Amino acid sequence: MTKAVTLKDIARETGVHVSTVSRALDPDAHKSLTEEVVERIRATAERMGYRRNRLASGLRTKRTMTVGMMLPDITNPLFPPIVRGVESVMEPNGYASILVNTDSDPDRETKLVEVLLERGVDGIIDAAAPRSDPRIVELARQGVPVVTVNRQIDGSTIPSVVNDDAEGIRLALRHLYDAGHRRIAHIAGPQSLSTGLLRLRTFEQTARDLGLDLPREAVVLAARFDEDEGRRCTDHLLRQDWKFTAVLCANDRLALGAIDMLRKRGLSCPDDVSVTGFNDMPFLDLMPPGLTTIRVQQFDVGRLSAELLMKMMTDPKAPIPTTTILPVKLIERNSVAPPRSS
Amino acid sequence: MTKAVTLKDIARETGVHVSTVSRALDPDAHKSLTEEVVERIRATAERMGYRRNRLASGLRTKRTMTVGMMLPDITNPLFPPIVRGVESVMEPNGYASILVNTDSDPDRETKLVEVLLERGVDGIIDAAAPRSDPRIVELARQGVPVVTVNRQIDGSTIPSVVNDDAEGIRLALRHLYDAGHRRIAHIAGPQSLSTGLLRLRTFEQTARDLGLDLPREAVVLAARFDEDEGRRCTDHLLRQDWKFTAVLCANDRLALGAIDMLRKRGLSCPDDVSVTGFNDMPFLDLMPPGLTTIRVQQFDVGRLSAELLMKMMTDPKAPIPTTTILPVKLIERNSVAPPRSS
DNA sequence: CTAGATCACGCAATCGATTGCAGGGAAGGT
DNA sequence: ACCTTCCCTGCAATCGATTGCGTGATCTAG
Repeated sequence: MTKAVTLKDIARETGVHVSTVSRALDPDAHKSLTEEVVERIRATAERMGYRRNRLASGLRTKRTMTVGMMLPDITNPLFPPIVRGVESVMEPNGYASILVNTDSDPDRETKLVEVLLERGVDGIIDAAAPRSDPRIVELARQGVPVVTVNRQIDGSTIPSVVNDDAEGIRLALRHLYDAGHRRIAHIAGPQSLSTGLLRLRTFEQTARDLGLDLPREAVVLAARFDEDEGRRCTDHLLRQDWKFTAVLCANDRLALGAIDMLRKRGLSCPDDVSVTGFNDMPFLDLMPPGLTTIRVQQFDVGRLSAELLMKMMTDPKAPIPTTTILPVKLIERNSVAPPRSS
Repeated sequence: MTKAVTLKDIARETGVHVSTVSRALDPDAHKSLTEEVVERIRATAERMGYRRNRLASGLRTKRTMTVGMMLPDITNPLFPPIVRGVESVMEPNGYASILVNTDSDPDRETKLVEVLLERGVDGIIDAAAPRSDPRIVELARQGVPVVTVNRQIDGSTIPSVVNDDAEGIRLALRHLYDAGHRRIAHIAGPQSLSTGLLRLRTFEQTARDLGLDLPREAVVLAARFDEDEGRRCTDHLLRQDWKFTAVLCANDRLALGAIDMLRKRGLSCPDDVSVTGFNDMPFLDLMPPGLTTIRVQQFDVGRLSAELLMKMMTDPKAPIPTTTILPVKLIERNSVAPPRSS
């Protein structure tokens, strides 16, 4: 491997001191140099194929121009758009991102945070935070810029960018109500996540507001936001005495599992049971019957969280909003129909 | 932000020299120290919350324990499994990955390679390489460990891990043939990518082998591997005089677009036209009619490429296979049926 | 009992870039 | 002509960890 060109090489070549070269190549500092010297240095740097060593500069300046991004699992279609949203801000500003997948495992999370800190990331975008996450809270307390995405940590003041989960649930539930449904079940997400909790709370509150008198059995808690749990919970609902005409699912993947289980049990969506999801994940529009769901703006969630993080990293005392909420939208497809018996 | 604990701090605390601390904390070097000293140092390091500064150690050792990963676009469902496959090898070995999206734009690619090199990545996994990519070839020539994934660069000896594209196309085409189809169209992928080219070549060769006498119009070239192009190419095919009973698509997204366009034109898949895809991307099984496709092992492709890269990074003169080909499998669903008129 | 070997650890240079401080020279003022 | 004031650039320390080399101490053997 040909050894890299360093400032020293350029200094030798141009006959100036290495510090002068450093200044010439730093847009903020080269105003204190002669235009002619700057130009000469820039030219030879270019000619010699100089590439700044960010390890060395980071060691000196304590800034690596690198951020960490924590996700539960990049194979979950919900997250790639967030990643691109973050990148859309970071990359033009010269930042690169180290990506890690926690698999929602606290031990992995601990280890991966360490991986990021060892590499001196300037900040962390955390899309994998559970409601209780002392590690991250402590990190933020120590002054590491952190923004949580999609989720919030209980009782912390870590800035977060989230979707309007409450409004989304209200839209979905009212939509089902307006279609004539009164016996509506809810497959709730993991209560260890702020999204799971808030969506359930809002479901219950909205049901009361609508005057629905739902029994305890109307709600099933999923252990994870995935198809398997959607299937399991649906199966559970179907085995109960209480009959329902619609299921409001806490996210799309639960909904896909629900529809699948309904089909397996010989029931049709939407003819027998209406189903709604949450997130409007990519490619969802391609799969019949077409899931009625709540569209969230994942790219923008990523973008905004990156903008916040940028502010925090560059100006530690800039005022940062604690919570940024993005609007959601009801997307009507064909998984909702009037109840059969109405 | 509390300042980080350094070797010097531990040295002061334990009363030994900083170099001794360094050795005590290095599993490879602490055999030359007293067991007692090592233990004492380890303990205080632990107690003081020491965290190695990878910038400093990387500056000295020229190894950052970080690799770069180049993708066209992480929102393409094909890539997240590769990322996880790579991570499954890298993370246990102490490596972190910097992820970049090229959007298949050569300028972006150039810039992003620079981003990676500035940060001193120890190697690069390139899942975004076009057939002609002088930059990457030059990099590899200079001794940077590089592995291409899914794709190969023309005439280069850069190690690559790919799927058995040729076999996949043969399986798909024979499957259509066996179902009775003789008038089979092909929506080919971009010819600037090794996958697009190889799949087309194999389609043509296999068609000849089967004795199919397909006209030129049977093949349409897509500019990108996406739904829009699938729709456009299908529309193009439908407007021609030559009639077909099946379309073999170079990947799933083209196939999804094809099916969508058929529907828009009042044709049904598979009743009027059979369609096959390639890749078997995630969630595909959930969307009716169920796309018959070729399953590739993306996670394993990622895993194997990471293992190769690991070898290249740790032992520069280890023998590395130039090409590693993973087997593929035909997945039959419901997008293929006998031709209507047969 | 001593010479040579072995062992455990310290010393100091080094990686490449940044930056506060200082100094030399030119320009300007009187 | 001399002094002040900038202006431009050089000097050297610094960031934190690694590592070849050296040294004093302990040990072994003759």
